[in-house]
Amino acid sequence: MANYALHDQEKSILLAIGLPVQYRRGHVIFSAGEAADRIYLLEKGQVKIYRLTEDGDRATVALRYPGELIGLAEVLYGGQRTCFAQAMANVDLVMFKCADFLELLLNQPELNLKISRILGFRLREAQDTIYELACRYVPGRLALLLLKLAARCGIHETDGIRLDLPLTHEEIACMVGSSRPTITATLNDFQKEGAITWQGKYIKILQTDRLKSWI
Amino acid sequence: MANYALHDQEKSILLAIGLPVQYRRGHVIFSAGEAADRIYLLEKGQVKIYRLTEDGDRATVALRYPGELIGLAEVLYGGQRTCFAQAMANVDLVMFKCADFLELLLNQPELNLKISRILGFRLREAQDTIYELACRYVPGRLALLLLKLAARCGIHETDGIRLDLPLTHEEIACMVGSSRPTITATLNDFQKEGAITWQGKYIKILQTDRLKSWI
DNA sequence: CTTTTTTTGTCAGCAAGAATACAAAAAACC
DNA sequence: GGTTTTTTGTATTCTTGCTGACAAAAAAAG
Repeated sequence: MANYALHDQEKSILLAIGLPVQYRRGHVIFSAGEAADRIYLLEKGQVKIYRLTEDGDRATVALRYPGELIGLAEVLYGGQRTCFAQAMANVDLVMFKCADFLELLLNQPELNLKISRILGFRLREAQDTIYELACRYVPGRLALLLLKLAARCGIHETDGIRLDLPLTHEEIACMVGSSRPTITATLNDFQKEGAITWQGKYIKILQTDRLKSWI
Repeated sequence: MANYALHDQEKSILLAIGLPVQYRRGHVIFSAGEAADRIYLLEKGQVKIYRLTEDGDRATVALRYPGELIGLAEVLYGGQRTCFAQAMANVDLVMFKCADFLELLLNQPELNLKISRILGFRLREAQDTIYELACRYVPGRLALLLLKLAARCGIHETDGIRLDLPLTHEEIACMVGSSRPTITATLNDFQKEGAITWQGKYIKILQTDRLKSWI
């Protein structure tokens, strides 16, 4: 099983000490500057982690999917949040106090090691992104994003893979370090080639190899 | 004390099971595709972690300093290396077998938690970099790099802070996602302003605030 | 159903910086 | 000390893609 999400068994240990909460798409779960005293287990929906400059520039630095912990790094490191977490869809979460979580880790070596593995995986993902931003053009980065999303939240249908999360072009631009008009144009290029299509905010990948040829 | 390097006490636990090795500047410690069966403690010098595309494009995704572990994420995650590690200066390392290291973690809850903290810190650093690549121009990214290097390997002298690692413009370009000629030009701009100077491959920061004004 | 807000399509102008090329300088090597 | 290799300085050309602006379309709100 995957190295990025918790098993049911691991989740059950956590669920015993947590409090369930629900939020709607767009809700900001935590903000930069706040104390990092809580940690969340995401049960349903997706959450984006982003940063802001003083002048309003925004970059999404990570996405979290069901089974993943949110706010992990800062709770371990201590101190303040450095980023924002926002619900990309309607989400179900379970909230824990930081202190309870850390105590649990000290008493559960296997869980502790799993947390290290998850962080290692996330670090690798982040380094992938750095490398893409440094070495690839926007169409390549966009194609890579869509393929990654397909792997993490794609629903296989007869004619392709439907991404099970709502996305605006503005949101996508923040994920690939581009501008909204460029994303609109590039998605339309992909569509003209028959690589993708969409209904509302939901993109469907029709031809994976066509998409890969843009990388 | 810092959350990114090991304490002497933590190091001594590791040193007992490791093998010392030395390499010269430029030596490639491990390469993408190799089995991730070893882990290193860096004792002296700096190491860069980078990725390569098939077409030779290169991006440095992280730097490691004395007291830090190298090859950590992949050892935890398992499988193959996804990146290259190369000595930026003459380095002293201590090498361990992956299996020994993992066993140690399971038996030392405090050390295990420390590893999680280190990874959390690295993840945050990587997300900083993503955000900089997405939102800042080359001069801003270069200024930020120099300031970060000053904090991690700067030697305070009467007229400024000397960076204690040799850097070519090509190397810097790979760290900030730019091209060599652009780095040469930007460094010269910084120097004309009196913000920095250099002797050979060693840069010295003369006026931190001048540099910050480029961010 | 109508109004308001958000999102998307599109275009023209412009700026950042990549690619390329070549000479000068510095460093490494013999 | 001389030769080779690496690194740096610099200019020119050319691309990518950002900015800003505005209309059309879609979605949300009333």
